[in-house]
Formats: sequence, C-alpha cells, structure tokens
Amino acid sequence: MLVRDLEGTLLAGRIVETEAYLQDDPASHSFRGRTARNAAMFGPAGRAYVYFTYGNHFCLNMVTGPEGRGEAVLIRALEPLAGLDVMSRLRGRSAPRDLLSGPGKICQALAITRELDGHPLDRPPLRLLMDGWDPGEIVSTVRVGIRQGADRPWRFYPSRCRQWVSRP
DNA sequence: GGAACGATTGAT
DNA sequence: TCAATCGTTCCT
Repeated sequence: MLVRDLEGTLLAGRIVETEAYLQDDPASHSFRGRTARNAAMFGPAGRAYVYFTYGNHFCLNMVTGPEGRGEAVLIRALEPLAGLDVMSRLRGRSAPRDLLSGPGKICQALAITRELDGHPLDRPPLRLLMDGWDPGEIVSTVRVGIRQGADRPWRFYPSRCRQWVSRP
C-alpha cells in the first residue's frame, strides 16, 4: 500500500499496476547515465524518484537497485482505499476509477511533486506499507507510452485488478 | 542559445 | 485520435 500523510489527513491506495525500468534499458531515464533529474534513481533503494513530464504531470517511482545502479519501478495505478474525498477534490473528478488509474493521476490525487523526489518511503509524509493482501495471478504486458525498449514485457498487474489499472 | 521530445491526460 | 504544455536533454 502507498500511504500519503497530507495536512493531518491519511490518503491510501493499494498498488495494482507497475512497470520496471532497469539501467541497461533504452526506455529508462537512467539509460544514458546520471543527471540532475534522475539522480534519485542512482541512490539507495527504498526512496522515491519523482519526475515531471509532458509539461503537466508528475510520476512516482520506487528506487529498487543498489546505490549507483539506476533502477526503479514506476507506480502506474492504485486501488483507492482511504481519503477518496480529498483525492476527488485534488483531481477535480469523483469517479473512484478515475482517481488513481494512471501515473499522473496518482501524483495529482496524492499531491506528489518534485518536493518528494528522493524521499525515503519508510516514513511520512509518503510511506510504502505491506499488509497480508494476496494479489493472486499477476499479468505482464509491454510497457505503456514508450518507443525504445517497447518489446520488454515489464508492466505488471493482478488480473483481478483490471478495473483499477490505467487505460490500455 | 536553441530545438526536439516525452514512463500523460482529457476532450473530441 | 489529437492538442496542451514545459522541463530536460542534446546539439550547435
């Protein structure tokens, strides 16, 4: 689960769609080496990598590789669990399926910006928590919105959670 | 200093 | 299917 502490309110969602980005991966921001933008990707695992794209949106990753490696997992969709009223206000939309079904939507609904780039995800105001939830069968497909490395099947989601994932 | 592009989204 | 929008990267 991803839990956001926002001005005394708890916003939470279950991670139901991810994409992997490795260093030896032409689709990855880390492919051409370390820059000011992607520095967090090369830091220790367990931290956030937040970037700004298309002039409008932020996207959240969890850094996964050892220090110096440049690997991360993009969080593409969450099933809303708590704080749906605040998420709706931040999104300007109320349909639960339209609150967190995309990487840009997640950051808008949870008020995640570059201020959280590099934030360790084991503490407020943004935490990754484990519960006993069993995702069941995991489906893998090619990644969304990329050209280089488009053949690698590194997008993942539980088949039972298809209703919460981003549009195909 | 400048141009091209993008791990997207919402409207058409 | 298409435009919006601007930070980042790469080239001159």
